Amino acid sequence: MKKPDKNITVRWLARKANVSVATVSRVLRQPEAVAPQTRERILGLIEKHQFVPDGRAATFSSRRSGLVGLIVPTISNSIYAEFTEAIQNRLQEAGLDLLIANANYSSEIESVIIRRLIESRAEGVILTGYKRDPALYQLLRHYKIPFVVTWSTSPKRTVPAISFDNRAAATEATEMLIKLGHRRIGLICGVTSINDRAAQRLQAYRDVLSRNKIPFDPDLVAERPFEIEASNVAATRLVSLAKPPTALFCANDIQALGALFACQRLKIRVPQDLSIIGFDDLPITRVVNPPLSTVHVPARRMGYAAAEALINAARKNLPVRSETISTELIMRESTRPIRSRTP
Amino acid sequence: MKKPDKNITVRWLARKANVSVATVSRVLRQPEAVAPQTRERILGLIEKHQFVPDGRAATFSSRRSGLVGLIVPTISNSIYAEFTEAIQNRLQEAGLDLLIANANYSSEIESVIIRRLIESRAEGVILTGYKRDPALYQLLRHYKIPFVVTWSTSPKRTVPAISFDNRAAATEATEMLIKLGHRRIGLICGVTSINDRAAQRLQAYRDVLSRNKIPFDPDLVAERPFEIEASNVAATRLVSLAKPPTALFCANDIQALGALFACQRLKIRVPQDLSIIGFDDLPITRVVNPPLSTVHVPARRMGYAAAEALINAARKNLPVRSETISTELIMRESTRPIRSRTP
DNA sequence: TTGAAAGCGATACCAG
DNA sequence: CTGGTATCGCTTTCAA
Repeated sequence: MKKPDKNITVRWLARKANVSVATVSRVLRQPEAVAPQTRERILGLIEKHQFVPDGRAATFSSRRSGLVGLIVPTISNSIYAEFTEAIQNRLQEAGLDLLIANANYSSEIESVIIRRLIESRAEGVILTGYKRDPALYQLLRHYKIPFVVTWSTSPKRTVPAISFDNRAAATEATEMLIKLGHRRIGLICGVTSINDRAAQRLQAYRDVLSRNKIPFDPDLVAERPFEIEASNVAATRLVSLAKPPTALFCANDIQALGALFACQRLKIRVPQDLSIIGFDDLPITRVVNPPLSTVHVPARRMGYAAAEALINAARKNLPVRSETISTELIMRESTRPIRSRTP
Repeated sequence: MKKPDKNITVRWLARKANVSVATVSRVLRQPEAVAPQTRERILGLIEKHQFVPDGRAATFSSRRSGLVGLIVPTISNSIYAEFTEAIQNRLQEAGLDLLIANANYSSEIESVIIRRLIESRAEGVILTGYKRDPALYQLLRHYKIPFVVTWSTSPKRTVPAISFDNRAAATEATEMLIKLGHRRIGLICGVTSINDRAAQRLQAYRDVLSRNKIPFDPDLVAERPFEIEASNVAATRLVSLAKPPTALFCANDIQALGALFACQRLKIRVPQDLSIIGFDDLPITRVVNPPLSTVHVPARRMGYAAAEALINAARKNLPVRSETISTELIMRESTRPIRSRTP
């Protein structure tokens, strides 16, 4: 049965232009391989009928999806925006599309997303954090989809990671606080059970304390989701303790801001009464008062490098290699030595 | 030629299980239509070989991509994160996937994205802002892809918009400032040439001034990109004017924060010396000091409604209808009557 | 409940 | 430079 389907397709155009589908396909993919005259004629038709080829059919028959998937745990933290942007820029140069997916800190959602990415035969996947069901890594490998972990180093060579070192960075920050004379140091971080970056930073904090013979006090630690209000509340509790901390390490800037604002409300002076160090180096940390000391995270470089690695894997079949990118502790005005505490 | 291809496909599985490809496809799509025994056998094979069907082929032959595209102008403003989340949640219930794309305030990028969405035969598209090349709307219509404009109302019935009214909201905020006795009112907003929401808010501001016989002073207006540092600089200039404003309307909260921090740095008291009203009602506005008066934008409801409309369009073939969602001016502590200006 | 076969829309190889 | 055609992997009638 010949249904005179109205759908515009290469076949339809070919008939209309009195050429073969192959020729139409060519003007789409390699126009220079078609005689100018025929090319123009077909281009005219395409223009006239607003023809947009079916990408699914195209990618399907060419065996390349041209797609790279990125899974972030949240899109509301703008540090991931910078990261994403860098990836997108690099990918675009290589003619690859980026599919941004938000796992919302849920491993269930994440595995659904990974499955979807495999279904769409992505040519690469960028993951956030290392900790997840190993079966997922295996699935990716099984489908020969290059992947790379970011925002966390990886203990296994089979799982390449392009990232900075959370432990090293958090260690540096905590040690700085100790170097400034603080012994009673609070910590606010993400929920470690669903966030291995937070867990690593917490671990680093504990290790530094222990190395400095400072007993670990669970009262000084708050694991909170990344809403600024949650850390605001947590910080309020911390500074209202009978023996409040003299310094606070916040494993990300949003939480550091929440803490800072809590102090302002309670008339606790930062840094005179409490030193605060954040993590991420968001633009806002530079303009808030006082400007926040923080750990600069190389989100852009990390994104760029991850994209680069996947491009090489997808196009040149190169293996993805782990890479560690350095962070930098940036001391601004929210920290000071404990000795000068009294004004 | 029979290439013993290693790719796992329904055909391969069918052979392996001694059934037809149709049956394998059925256990994938409607398992209940297959005899339990055969079903289990095939499910076993699928499990064993980690089979993930090729989604492109699937969507391609079933003529439904199951995809809805969302184009936001930036992902670094977390107001879009809330919006996106709401969309995602609603879509998920309907079994549709969301493809998030970042146009980065560029109309060129946006049209490329729209083209890509058409190529992938998205079943719906959610756009941000109304102003764009009409040809794009036409293209979408031509491919019978339902779409909806958000974050801006639409003057045309052919372009449905599910949004709040930027003018009305900005009018309310500006009028409130006037009601508080302010006559010298500054404005910081986005770059109106690439952001029609900002343009509408600026226009509302001008209209209110004019209605109140307050001359428009270009020196009091700053159009800036959404980086907090840019508004920080702009606000610094505004408040350093020979005749500084007594109130400032910021067309979004990020810029309001930039302004607030500028004031703090310059020891200009908010609200005693300067009243500030923001726009968006980000969570941070509730914890900053002073808590920021702002216009609450119904990002979640808007996202939910937009998703809903597209679902109905895609699945039930219902036309997308325009809808206006109300905003709410929330007065907190960054504003006060001008009369009580002197402490 | 199952199977055979006809697409879906483009690509790409191989001739001519 | 152009055309014919097999193919990609799955879904979907239509019969059996």
